[in-house]
Amino acid sequence: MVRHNYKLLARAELPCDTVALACSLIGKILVRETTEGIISGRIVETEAYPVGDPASHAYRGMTVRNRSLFLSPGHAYVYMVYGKSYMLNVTSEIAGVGAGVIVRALEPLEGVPFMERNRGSQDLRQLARGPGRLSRALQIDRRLDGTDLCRNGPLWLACDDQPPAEIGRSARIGISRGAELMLRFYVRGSRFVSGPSTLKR
DNA sequence: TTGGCGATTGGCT
DNA sequence: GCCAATCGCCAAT
Repeated sequence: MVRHNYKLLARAELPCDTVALACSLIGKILVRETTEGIISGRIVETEAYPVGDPASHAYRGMTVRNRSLFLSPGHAYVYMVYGKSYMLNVTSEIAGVGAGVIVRALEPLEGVPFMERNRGSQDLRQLARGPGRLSRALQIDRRLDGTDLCRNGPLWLACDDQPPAEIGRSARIGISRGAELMLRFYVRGSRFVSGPSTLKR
C-alpha cells in the first residue's frame, strides 16, 4: 500500500477570499479519520459560493441550518439535498460572514476498501466523483457540520509537496440562480472530476 | 401548518 | 440523455 506523506493545513494558509479559496483547495487533501482507519483523497473539483451570490445558502442570512457557514475560514458546513445526498463545504471569509466552497470530487488516496464498502461500488473513478458520492465514501453527514478542518480530528485538510495541477474554470453545476458565474474550479484532465465532458476542458 | 423546491444520484431508454 | 426518488428547509399561508 502506498504511504502518503502530508501535513495538516494551517488556517493561515487558507485564503480568506471565497473564490481564491476555491482555487486554492484544488490539489489539497481531505482526510477522514474513523475508528476503522484513515480515508483520504485529493481534491480535484470545487465551487465558490461567495458573499452576495444568489445561489449561496447564506444569501438570505443566517438560519439554524446554515449557521456553520458563518464560522471563520476552514470549518465544515454540511447539509443535505434532495433527501439523500450530503454536501461538504469549507467556510471562507472572516467569522460572521456567510460564504464557503463546496468540495465536489476527490481522487481517492487512502482507505479505498472503506470507500468501496461505503459506496457499494468498486469503480475507483466513481467512488468520490460528485459531492454526494464523496460524502458517502468518507462517511460525512450532519454530525460533522461545524468541524474545524484545520485541527486533527474526524475530518481535516492537508497538503503535500505534489506539484500544482493545471486548473480549469467553468460555470457551476446544478444551480439555477447565479448560473452564469464562472465559479467552478477543477483539475484539467482528471478522470475523477464530475459533470459533463463539456465542462472539463 | 403547509407546499414547493433543491449546490444529486442511479437506473432506465 | 431523461427522470423519478426522497426529505429537510423555509417562505408563505
